[in-house]
Amino acid sequence: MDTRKIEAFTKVFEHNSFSKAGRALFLSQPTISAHVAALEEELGVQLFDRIGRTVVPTKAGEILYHHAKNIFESSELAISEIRKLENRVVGKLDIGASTIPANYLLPKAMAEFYMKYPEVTLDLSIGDTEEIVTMVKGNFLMLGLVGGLVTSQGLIFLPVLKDSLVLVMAHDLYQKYAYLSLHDLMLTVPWVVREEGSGTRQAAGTWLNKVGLSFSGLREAIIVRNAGVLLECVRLGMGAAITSYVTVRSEIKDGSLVSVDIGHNSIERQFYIVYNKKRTLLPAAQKLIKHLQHNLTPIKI
Amino acid sequence: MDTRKIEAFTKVFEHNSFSKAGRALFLSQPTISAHVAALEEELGVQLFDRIGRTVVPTKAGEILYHHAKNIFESSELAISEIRKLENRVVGKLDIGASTIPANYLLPKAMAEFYMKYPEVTLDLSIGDTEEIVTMVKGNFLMLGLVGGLVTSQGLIFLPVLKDSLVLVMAHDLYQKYAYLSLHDLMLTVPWVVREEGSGTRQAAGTWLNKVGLSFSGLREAIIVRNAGVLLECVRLGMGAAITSYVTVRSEIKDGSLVSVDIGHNSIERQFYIVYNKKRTLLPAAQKLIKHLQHNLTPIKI
DNA sequence: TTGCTTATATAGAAATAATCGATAGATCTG
DNA sequence: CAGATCTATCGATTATTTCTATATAAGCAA
Repeated sequence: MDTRKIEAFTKVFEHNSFSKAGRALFLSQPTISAHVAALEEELGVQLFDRIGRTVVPTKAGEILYHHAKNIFESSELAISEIRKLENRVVGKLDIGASTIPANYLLPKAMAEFYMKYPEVTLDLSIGDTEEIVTMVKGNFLMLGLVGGLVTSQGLIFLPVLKDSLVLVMAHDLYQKYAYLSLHDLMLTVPWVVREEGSGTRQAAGTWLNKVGLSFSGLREAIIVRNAGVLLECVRLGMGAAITSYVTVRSEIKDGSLVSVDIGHNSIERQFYIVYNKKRTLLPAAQKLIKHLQHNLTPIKI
Repeated sequence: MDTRKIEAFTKVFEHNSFSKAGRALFLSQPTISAHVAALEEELGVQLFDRIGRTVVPTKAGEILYHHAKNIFESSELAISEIRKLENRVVGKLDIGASTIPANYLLPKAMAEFYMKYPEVTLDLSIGDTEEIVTMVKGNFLMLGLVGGLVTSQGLIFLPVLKDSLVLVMAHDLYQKYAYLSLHDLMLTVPWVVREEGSGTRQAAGTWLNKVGLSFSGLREAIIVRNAGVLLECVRLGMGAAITSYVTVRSEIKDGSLVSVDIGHNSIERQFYIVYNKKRTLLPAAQKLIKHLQHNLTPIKI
């Protein structure tokens, strides 16, 4: 059931003639004969009755013709859809983001992007930085927006925005330790921390190193896998935490949480767009990267 | 967009691997690479991103895969439908019949055939013998049932049944010429005759020759192209006619028409099944021929 | 890091298939 | 019946497919 053969067959069917089919396909008549004969051999049935110099399709020929039309239609559809894809910003885009970007950065940016390119569907997965990077690396996601850098060959990390982290505690807890210096406070209080693999933890760890500490030197009361759960634990007074300012903005303003003054060593971390260097980026993906680079608005403080 | 190439592409897509695709198709890995490369060249897009040793389809690859599935499905559908056709009595059968058989022979036979083979659809065209034979010859009809023999190479005429013709006149008209001998009557009365090409006319002509006459020696008052119209003309007294007994049976019985006694030279004609010697006969057509040969019941007199 | 293994890509040779021109055989046309 | 036109067949030529061998790259384990 080779394409060339089916093409020859189809033309014979349409012209009721082997030689006309040959002329139509710029092939010799013997070639057409051979192709049709091969098909007949392969299917074990006659496709045309050769009645003198006229050619009449058999029932089997009619059936084959009907399906041959479908075959060519499928090919043409495939070609035209691929052609369309090349220049248009369309399709489903599997993207991923770690907790903070997914909750505080992406919603607005995605809404704007959707207004600009309504033919693109974004499918957003949420996980911690490490999980998202692994999924990008494994080609399950086309793009990721994460809060930390992960050394991994073949991945490109585009810095897009900076974020401020704060050290927060429940008001009551803070009262208990208020007499201590910042350094002693941190060594004494129980901590609510994010899991390994979290961008927030990574950034917090970097800052701790800068002030001469590390996670291993702290009392980790509880490890949580999510910024929301972390907030709840801090609010309940289980311990102190380092987290993105935006996640605790309203609690700081209403006084239920205290943002501990950490002096001049501000805690900052970078967000990155991450994608696989060798994967072909659709126009849609390219546009999304540009959109995020230009339209991710810093979180208001 | 060759079948082999699309097959190779499809298997790569399904295995996410060129070498596994090769093993699945009993081809070498370089062959698969070449096929996919050729497709990519032809379409002008990349179908897979080769990321190290892992293979990830691009959007274009996904689109092509979807349509490739349709292509293979069409091929398989065509093959299975053709296979089914080989042994089953199914399908549409274009048949034709001249006036008398279509009206007086076929209805009962077709009803019986339908009971036996409900998957066969009969599409009956009606014309005079010559028209039907021409359509069979031109492959517009698979089978014909006609009331006369037409010399034509490549056609097979199977005799199936004999029919009796009668010479009829309106009662009033007959009274007018009753004093004449049969021979003189025929030379004197106006005639209602069928057109050239009619099996009835052909049979009538043969009989006329036998009794030493011919159509050219008769007064042809009107030529009609249909047995029903002929009957109407005779009934209105326009002239005598030679026609199939069945078409005038009730009129003879109720006395409105007179069947003229033609002595011992009875007018008979043969019905034939006619088909193209070289056309492939479907099982359905073969069964229909057999059915007609065995189940066409003579018209009761 | 350094091999070891497993992928895909590439090049050249061998096998297979497609195609053609010439021609035979059949059939329609005038 | 002769000439034109059609399909089938044959042998030769040209393209394509496919292979083996090898290069190149990437993951994996020590």
